[in-house]
Amino acid sequence: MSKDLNKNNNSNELKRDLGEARSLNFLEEIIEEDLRKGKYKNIVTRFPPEPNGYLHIGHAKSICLNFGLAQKYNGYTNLRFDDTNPVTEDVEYVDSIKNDVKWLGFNWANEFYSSDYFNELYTFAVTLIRKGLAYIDDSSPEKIAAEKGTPTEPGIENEFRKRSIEENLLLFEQMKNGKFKDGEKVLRAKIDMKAINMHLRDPIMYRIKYAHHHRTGDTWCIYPMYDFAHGQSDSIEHITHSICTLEFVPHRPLYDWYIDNLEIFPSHQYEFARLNMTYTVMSKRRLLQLVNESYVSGWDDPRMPTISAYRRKGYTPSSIRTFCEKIGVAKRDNLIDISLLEFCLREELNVSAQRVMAVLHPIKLIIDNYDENKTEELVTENLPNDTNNTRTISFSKELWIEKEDFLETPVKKWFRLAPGAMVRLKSAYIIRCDSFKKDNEGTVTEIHCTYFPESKSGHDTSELKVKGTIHWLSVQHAAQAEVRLYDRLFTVENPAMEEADFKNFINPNSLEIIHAYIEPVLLKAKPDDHFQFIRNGYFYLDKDSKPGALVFNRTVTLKDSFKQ
RNA sequence: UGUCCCAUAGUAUAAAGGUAGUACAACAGAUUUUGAUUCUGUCUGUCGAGGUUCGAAUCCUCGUGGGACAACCA
Repeated sequence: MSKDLNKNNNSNELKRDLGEARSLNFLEEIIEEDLRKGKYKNIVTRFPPEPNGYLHIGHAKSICLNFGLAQKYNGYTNLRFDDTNPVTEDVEYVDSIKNDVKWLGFNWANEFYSSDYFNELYTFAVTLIRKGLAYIDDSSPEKIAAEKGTPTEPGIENEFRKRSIEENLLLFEQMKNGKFKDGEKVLRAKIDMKAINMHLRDPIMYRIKYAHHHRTGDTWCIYPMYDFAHGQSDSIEHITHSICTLEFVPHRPLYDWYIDNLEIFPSHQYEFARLNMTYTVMSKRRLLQLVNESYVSGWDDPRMPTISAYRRKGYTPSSIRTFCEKIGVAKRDNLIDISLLEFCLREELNVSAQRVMAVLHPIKLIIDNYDENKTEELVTENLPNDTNNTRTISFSKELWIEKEDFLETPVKKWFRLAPGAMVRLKSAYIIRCDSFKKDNEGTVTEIHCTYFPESKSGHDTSELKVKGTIHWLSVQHAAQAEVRLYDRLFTVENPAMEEADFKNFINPNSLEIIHAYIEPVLLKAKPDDHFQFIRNGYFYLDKDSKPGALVFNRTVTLKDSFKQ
């Protein structure tokens, strides 16, 4: 019997090992299948943002997916700007997108633009006209929309659909040459006005727009629509796996229709569920509103879910990559708990961020039995338990401590300071609170303590035991800085899903700006340094810092399991 | 009153017809000169009803629920 058990255990373990080794997401399964069947020798993916806004954490998921898949399967990834609508696009966005992708740690094989293919796309359109598969429609947008029908009623064909190939060819050329006004004509694919899929009811391929394009300038006055540009651009680049979000599922038959009828390289589209995260919004429209209506200071306001905001706030690229890895990829709508992102960050910073002391909300503590002319240089670690990596901090009679570390009448399980209570000052001495002073309004202004010289950190012979350790700064030695404490931007988990306007749920306390006391060593902080302000959280120098006027952003708080 | 996509703990994500697992969250305890970290443990799950099968989270049917689709946006 025990023999059987062993046998079972072994085979089960083996099975589990195998199972885990080949636990693939649905895209990896598709790719491995394609590779195994020899459909492709190498895979090629692309990340195709429209340069009309800043990248956010949802794009990071797509970036990690596209670049990650290509890396895993020895392929490569193109960065392609999907710039077919000149009125919304700008080089400012191109630059920020490139910067963000690089910062995340990915290198693209080629930098391409849909606008690179305008000539080729024009030729494709002519090909379809010649095949009798496209026509010029003179109708107004309203008429076209009306003739399109609804999801439950078929559309109807109009008179322009019967135009001859010759006339279509001529009119299309005239469209290109600027003979018509904005919106006067469009080129449409001739597919099926009764198709159940609305996207197949003679979709528009080209429209007239007299707009300056950030790359092609005024060369063109006709621009291809997304559906007529995207698949063909994929095809031109020999993209094997064109990965996009779920809202493009109904576009796939059209994607395939263009490729089939043009008889070009058969790229294939696959869709995954976009990232949603708690306590934020992810749509470009809403983010734009937050910026335009000054709910935040800009696209890189650290409360935004943009890549540039996370960078500014002090997130590391690897923490974001780890996050994207952990959330997985599937086809169901999801709402990821933001605490997973914070976990990924803390996990990393915990082992790397130098510890320093900073007092955010100061109150003065006076050690009555300490010589007022004395200063001691005390040794403290830069990282916990790393005794070889230390610095010194100055200790003297008057100190700053956090207001929150003193309670006149302590609650139960209170480990910190209170009248008669003892705590350790981190890396220094154990003290006992003897008295305190209040102002006229009853606010505590000064705390008086006694210290125990024999309890000195590292040389403690006092045999005193305390439950609490608090951080502190010497009044005469402390430096100062502005500190920005960020909290979540919204008060509800999914603001976009609320009945009311999402802006009704903005957290009024999402930013607290304070002037804090900091350890003098922080005056030498460099822009890339991550610090843990002991017991307060992780902090990072803001770009607003100037010599002598530093600004620190709180990247994330520490976990806090103390419930008051 | 259409078509398509989707449905596994609170949140995500595995299990390719054969043990429902992992992470985060939450909770409890131990350790701790950060109420951090670390360690240990607890909690909770296959949307429903039928069917196929020795056996169903997995395959089929019908429901139910959620999402997408009617821009000269992407």
